[in-house]
Amino acid sequence: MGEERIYQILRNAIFNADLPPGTQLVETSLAEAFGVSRTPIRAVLQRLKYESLVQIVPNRGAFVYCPSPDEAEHIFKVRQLLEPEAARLAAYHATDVQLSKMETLLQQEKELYLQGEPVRALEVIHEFHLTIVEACQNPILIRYLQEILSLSHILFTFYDVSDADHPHSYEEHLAIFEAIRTRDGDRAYDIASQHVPSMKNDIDFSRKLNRSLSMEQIIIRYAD
Amino acid sequence: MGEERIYQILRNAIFNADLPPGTQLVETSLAEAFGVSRTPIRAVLQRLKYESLVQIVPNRGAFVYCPSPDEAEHIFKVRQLLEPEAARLAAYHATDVQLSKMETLLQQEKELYLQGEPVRALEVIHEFHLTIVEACQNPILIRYLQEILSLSHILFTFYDVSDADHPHSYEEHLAIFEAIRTRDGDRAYDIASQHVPSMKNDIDFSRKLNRSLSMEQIIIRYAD
DNA sequence: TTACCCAAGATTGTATACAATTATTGTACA
DNA sequence: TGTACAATAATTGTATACAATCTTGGGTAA
Repeated sequence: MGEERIYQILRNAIFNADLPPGTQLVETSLAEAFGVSRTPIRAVLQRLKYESLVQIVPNRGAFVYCPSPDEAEHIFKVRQLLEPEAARLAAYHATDVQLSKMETLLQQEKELYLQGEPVRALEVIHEFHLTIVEACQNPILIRYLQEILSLSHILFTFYDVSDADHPHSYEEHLAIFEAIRTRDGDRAYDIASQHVPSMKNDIDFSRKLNRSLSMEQIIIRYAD
Repeated sequence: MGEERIYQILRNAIFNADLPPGTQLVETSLAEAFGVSRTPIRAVLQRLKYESLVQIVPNRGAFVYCPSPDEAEHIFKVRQLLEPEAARLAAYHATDVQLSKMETLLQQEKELYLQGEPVRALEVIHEFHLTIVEACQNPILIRYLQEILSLSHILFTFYDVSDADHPHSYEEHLAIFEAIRTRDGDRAYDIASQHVPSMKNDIDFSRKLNRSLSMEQIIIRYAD
């Protein structure tokens, strides 16, 4: 198994909270589980560290990032600064392929919401935001927002969002998409700007969810 | 020599363009120069990669980051989004120690400018901006702006800034400091917002500077 | 009982050897 | 002369062994 693949598996596992925040990641155990030596594992952990998905304590080990409500505040503060501008730029630069991808994802979001599958809807919503970000054509802005979106998604999977106002959320996504499709950058900026606080309000920090999988289960689940 | 120290030496060398953009960093050469094995060198190179100071091409090697005018555009775009807000937050949260550090640095900037030492003035100005950023109390915002400030500084040392309007630049720094000192967040935001474009305009992309040092010289220079 | 210290276990940090990949150079052939 | 190809050199990627560091448990003395 190559380093890139190991990275993606661990990343997705953390991302979907199958490795719950706080879990220690021991190099030897990971190496054994993936059938490689510790060397590529260390490289992957470093990489995850610089994306804030794991925290590395010197001579202690690596732990899955565990965001506090305070850190959530910081994350959304930066998201508020960056994402509206990314939406504006997306309105100027989005390709037809990206626009149709957004449309498909919105359709899926609606269906999953109606089918009562909020967790899978969250993944689709993440993809939707990611597509907008990738359309902005600014590599640094993309990199920062990819990280911010990942951390936000961890918040959504770690804390409870079952009381979220899904219809309202969907309406906002649709409005952002319409603004981008009609190349109305200022409108995309404004709606995205409103959307950020409403996402933060959907999170109930008083309730944590706690699923957890073994490393073997994780490798099987994210094999594709 | 420890990994942390090696990291700082390489970082500063890239930072001050003593290792010119584009230079290949060969693991074995670095390991020999620092008197360690390739293992910690690889870790350092990964770390520098995630700060965008080096670019790693798989199976090819690591190269000092070489910013194009286009990338400069992207860097300053993001800087425009983040730094004014950091200045506002600094006005709310800066400690007395941080305020006096800013004041000292401004004094040094003025002296270096009058003594005709523009390169050393650039380093002091970087420290000044860094101090403001660190005062904003938002870890993620700090991390992003530290990277942005580093990349900006590389632009200043790589391209020519000898035609910059130093007195005007100093006045703007002073005005930002005064706004922060008097806890006027909105004013700090506004002046910082004006300051970003004027920094970009100081860069003459048509002229590149080209000093270069050997790895041995670099280790000696950054030994302290 | 509690505080302290020491030793054993667990885990990360580093060095080195070897494998895999890529670039380069030289050579043969059209 | 130019191009294709093969051999060689240079460099990164990986595995493994060993060193250093930190945590933890038990035992001893105050």
